[in-house]
Amino acid sequence: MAGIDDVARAAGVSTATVSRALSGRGPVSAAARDRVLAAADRLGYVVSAAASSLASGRTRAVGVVVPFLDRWFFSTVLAGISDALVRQGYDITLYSVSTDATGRRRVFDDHLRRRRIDAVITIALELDAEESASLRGLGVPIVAIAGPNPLLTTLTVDDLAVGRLATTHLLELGHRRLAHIGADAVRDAGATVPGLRRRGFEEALAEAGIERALFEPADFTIEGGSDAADRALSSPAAPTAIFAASDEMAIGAILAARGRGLRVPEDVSVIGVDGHELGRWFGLTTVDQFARGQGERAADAVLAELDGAEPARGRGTLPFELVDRGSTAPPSR
Amino acid sequence: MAGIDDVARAAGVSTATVSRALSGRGPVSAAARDRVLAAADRLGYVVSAAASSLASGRTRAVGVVVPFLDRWFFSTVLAGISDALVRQGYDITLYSVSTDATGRRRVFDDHLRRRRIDAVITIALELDAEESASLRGLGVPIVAIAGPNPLLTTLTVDDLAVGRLATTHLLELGHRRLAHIGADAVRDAGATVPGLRRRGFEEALAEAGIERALFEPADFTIEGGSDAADRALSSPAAPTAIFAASDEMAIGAILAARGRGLRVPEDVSVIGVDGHELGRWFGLTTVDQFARGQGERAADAVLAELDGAEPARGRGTLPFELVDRGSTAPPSR
DNA sequence: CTGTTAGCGCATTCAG
DNA sequence: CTGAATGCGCTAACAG
Repeated sequence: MAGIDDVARAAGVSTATVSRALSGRGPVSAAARDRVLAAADRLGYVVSAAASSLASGRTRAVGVVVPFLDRWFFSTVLAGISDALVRQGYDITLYSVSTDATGRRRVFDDHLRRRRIDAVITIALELDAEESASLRGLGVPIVAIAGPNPLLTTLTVDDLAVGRLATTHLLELGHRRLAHIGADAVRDAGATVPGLRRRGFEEALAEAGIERALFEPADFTIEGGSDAADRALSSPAAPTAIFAASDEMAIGAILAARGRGLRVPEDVSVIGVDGHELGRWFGLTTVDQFARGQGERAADAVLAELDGAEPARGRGTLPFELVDRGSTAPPSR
Repeated sequence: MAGIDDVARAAGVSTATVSRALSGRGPVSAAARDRVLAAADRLGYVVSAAASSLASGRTRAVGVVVPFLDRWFFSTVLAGISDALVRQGYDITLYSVSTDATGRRRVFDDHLRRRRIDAVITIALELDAEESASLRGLGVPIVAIAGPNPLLTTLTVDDLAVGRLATTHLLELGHRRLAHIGADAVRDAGATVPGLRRRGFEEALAEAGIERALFEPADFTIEGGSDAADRALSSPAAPTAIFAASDEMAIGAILAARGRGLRVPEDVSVIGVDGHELGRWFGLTTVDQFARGQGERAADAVLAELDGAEPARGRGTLPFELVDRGSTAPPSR
């Protein structure tokens, strides 16, 4: 495999000039650059990541840390990140952190600390103080998508507002007996994404003077949503409307309702959050949060910081939007 | 950040011994190893990927090349790969190749050639001769999942048999007017995954003495499957059974059938391929191919090769299994 | 079993 | 604008 000195020889310049010409850093005459580029192309020369990184301190790679790979939201955000990063010649190094504590520590204490990446993007990760500190200790730009984290630069949807928007939509249709599927009151007590959506729900209800509502925790899967909706719908004071904190749970709720012989939205309204592509097929009304765009925004943000821009301190705000596809309507009871 | 010489000093040994103790390569006395491990732990030392890789030629990373990130099959296989690789301390570098020719070339000609990875796994990638050659030129183990490729070590389901299995299932139920949704006759003329499933369909029909069948190309999405099924079901000789080459298309077919007021399976049977988690909710009969397991198998295969095992020449075979969830039944017409 | 030595391939000084 | 020299941090011989 051709090395930088092969290129230097072929172009009749020194390795230093080859390096400058190929990286675009430092002055090179147009003539020299042309000869270098031609020689590099002819020889099929590609810079060695290890050597370049050892000498320069830069890696041209961004680490992306996710809790799940096989759920729609995460893979969609990841696709957005990938698009934006590849365009700029960056590689992606993927770190999937399970809930398993040991494996999780290994990612933060070992893998991420190998100096293999120039920046980190986290997706919907709930980090404890130690993990946040560990990330900061890397000394690279960090952008956290989804999940307000006081210790990091975040790029996040205002999930409190999302919860209020969805709930207000139901209230304006005239619903008074509502249920919320999502946050676990204990686990998500803090400012987690599920916790904020739940609080948005509660606040909107309080403002409307409604004191009672049903809460059913679920795990953000279709199955979890279905089970939770089943519990809610079998309660004595069954709700006329359900706000699920994700589209997958909302779809589960629709399926559960159908399974009980209830029509959506005539007998029960359902609204979700996400903008899952599947929602279209269920006529699901949702608060779209443009997952793919979130990934692109995050990638652009880290790239800007790598280009020397100031870190966007505090939190950047991501758009969201109510999309009415018909699964919500005025209550019939 | 602590370097290897800090650890060496703290442990009272040379850097060579630190390297040997930490990597497990080369002899080290138990006493020395213990002191090194303790010192490394205390100092929070983690080896620099670039320096280690430059000196050793190993990177402890595997490249994974995918055509899509945001489709169920790919993200599920990726999750399986990630699990298996992380357990062994390997990082994943992700390369998403679009259909865009320029971007695609960049991945093969630049990104993959930076010597950032010890091995490559490709998922359902249709490679032309040049791309295959480019991969082989990397000089690292390569495992291709899905997509028989005469030029590479592959790990693949026997998609011809999958096509025959699904089709035979329909024939045994008594269907005679069948439709297939999937391969494009021109694009997938070769030994592609869609092409093989289609040929399995054709062969099974031929053996049953059936000469005519409907073919509707589609793009492996729910929407594509729905449109294709719509076309098939509106043809003069509408089929009584549909074999879709993926579960997402099969779900689209079920939705299209429902949209036309047809019952599944009473009016039309539908069978898919994949084992998509969503299938359960549609009662979809399918040929499960255990996507997550495929990823794990592929990861294990490259790890074995990296451990010095002989490359499993030719093709490894992956399991598949008919799962009857009720969307197929004898024809009523 | 251990330490010494010599690079791995490139980016960056610093002179020129 | 260019080239020569230095070292990034670690691993792999080799000799002891």
